[in-house]
Amino acid sequence: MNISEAAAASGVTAKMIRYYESIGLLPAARRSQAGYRNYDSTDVHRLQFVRRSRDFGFSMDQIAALLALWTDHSRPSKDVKAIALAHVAELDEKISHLRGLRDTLKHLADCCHGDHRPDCPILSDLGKSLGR
Amino acid sequence: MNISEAAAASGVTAKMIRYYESIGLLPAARRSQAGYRNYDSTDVHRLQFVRRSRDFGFSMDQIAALLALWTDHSRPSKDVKAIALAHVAELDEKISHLRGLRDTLKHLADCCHGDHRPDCPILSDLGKSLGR
DNA sequence: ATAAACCTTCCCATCATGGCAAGGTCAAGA
DNA sequence: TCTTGACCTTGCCATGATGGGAAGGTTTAT
Repeated sequence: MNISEAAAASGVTAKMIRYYESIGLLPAARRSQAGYRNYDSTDVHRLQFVRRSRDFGFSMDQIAALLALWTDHSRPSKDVKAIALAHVAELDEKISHLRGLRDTLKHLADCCHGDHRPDCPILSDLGKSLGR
Repeated sequence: MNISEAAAASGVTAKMIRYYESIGLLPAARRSQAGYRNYDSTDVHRLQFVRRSRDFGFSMDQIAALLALWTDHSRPSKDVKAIALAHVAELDEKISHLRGLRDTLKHLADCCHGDHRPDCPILSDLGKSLGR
């Protein structure tokens, strides 16, 4: 299987496959005599794993760790769970931060007439300095 | 006021002030004879506005639009409200996306023993392809 | 006068991704 | 067999917002 077939089968672009290889996330691919990269179904499976991990929002570092654990069939599940829970915590933090912004902004928008008049609490608020 | 004083007063780094000027978000600063940028309190106020807008998570494009409206004292408040509500919608989308990820991942983690045994639903799930 | 602390511009790096160009390779059709 | 188009390779440039640093000029205080 050449790189574009592996890309199509895994959902990771050829460009990204080469990139992942270059940063050491993936092992160097076997090459044909002409230097073309060759992939098999195991490689594609690994690419799918990476892609799905990206979809979950894991960082590259986390993915590297998960990939190592995935490959090691004797790993203790608590190691995996720790990474997953750490990511859940990161997501919780991000979510509550965004929700705070969203609620503040929604409140300001609700207080804005939203008509032809120029008075606008949104702009007033943005113009305020933060303390000091 | 030179650039580092303006930076300290506004909370925007000198580096970023120059960058914002270079991309046209801010008007070119007045210069001293030696070429030093000079700022006054109006400029600092504008910088604070930009900074606060960034804190709210507005994109640079949105900030440019808000800045123009902020400067135009006769703008209709509905224009501002429209930008704010668009951003609220973006935030809502981002939040629900993250919450979906978070819940799925949390569920997987809850199903994982988290002990010395290697069986792990998290890794099993990550290894699954998405349909196809 | 000299040194420290500024300022200026310009270049490089990030991170994951895409695009493009130059050159080599392979497969199918004339 | 030769050509052509579709692939492959590497390498460079760009993104967007930010930081770091170098080289060189200015200001200010001692």
